[in-house]
Amino acid sequence: MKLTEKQTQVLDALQSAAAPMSAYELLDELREDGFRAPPQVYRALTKLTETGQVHRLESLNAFIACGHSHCHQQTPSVFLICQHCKQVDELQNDSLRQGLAEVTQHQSFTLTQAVIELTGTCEQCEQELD
Amino acid sequence: MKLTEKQTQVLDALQSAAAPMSAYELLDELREDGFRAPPQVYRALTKLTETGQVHRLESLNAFIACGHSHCHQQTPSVFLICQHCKQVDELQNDSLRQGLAEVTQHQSFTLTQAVIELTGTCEQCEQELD
DNA sequence: ACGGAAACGTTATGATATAACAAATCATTT
DNA sequence: AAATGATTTGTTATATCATAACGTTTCCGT
Repeated sequence: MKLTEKQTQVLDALQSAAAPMSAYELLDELREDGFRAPPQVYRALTKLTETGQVHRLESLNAFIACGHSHCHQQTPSVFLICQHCKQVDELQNDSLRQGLAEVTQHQSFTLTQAVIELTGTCEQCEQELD
Repeated sequence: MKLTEKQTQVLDALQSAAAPMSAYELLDELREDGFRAPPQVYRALTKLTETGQVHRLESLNAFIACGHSHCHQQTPSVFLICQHCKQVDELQNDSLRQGLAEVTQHQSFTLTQAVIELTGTCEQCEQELD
């Protein structure tokens, strides 16, 4: 799917970012590139999120570029969010996916969207806490 | 742990609610009981959330009373959120807990908080979609 | 070139959450 | 009971996050 100019700018900004960015952080960063108002950012984010190229982190109200070159969100991702360095690790795990399937099947629940966000301390930051 | 008057009022309101409530919905409902401003609600919610008597649903920006008479959040809960009837099912699942442990151990990640929120359609609403 | 769909620019506003500080209340020690 | 320190409360103001609405422009298949 082809991206528009604005969508590309937002995606690029997120891909260059070291940490998740809020919509307003994106807006500030992209002002020099012609962004003027929140809807411009939110519209791009909506599209990018729909296509799975960007993920929204619900527990941060922030956004990150997808860690997988082309994640069409077949399988829900797990996000490991470090409180200290703000880095986010996106991964997929079979036991977890299995557990999800078990829960939804047992409750006859039709899954639309899964949010799995784990907040804590990453290995490196844990070591530096000496 | 003993609750203050305000905390009790907020907890009662959430326990009587059929669905998750936002802080401002709580404020509106509790105005007749003397609540006047957002901080009064948020302060109570913070305490109740810390003690595990209330859970915050990140994907709804809303709050629910804990489903377990005394959930000291030893084990992270999974929330099944029905988009149609707004009902939320709070449960705990071993495979899922197992998957979490696997992920965090494998990444040497020290877990502080787990958010697991599944949005979709509950069994009853699925049936009524005929 | 035409016409419909999608994207864009802009203004305004809604919804969620917290900072800051003074006043009141509570619990404990004296 | 008075003194004291910690917690809770009341209040105002403001920060932060997100979308409605509407007119204009751009894109793209026919």
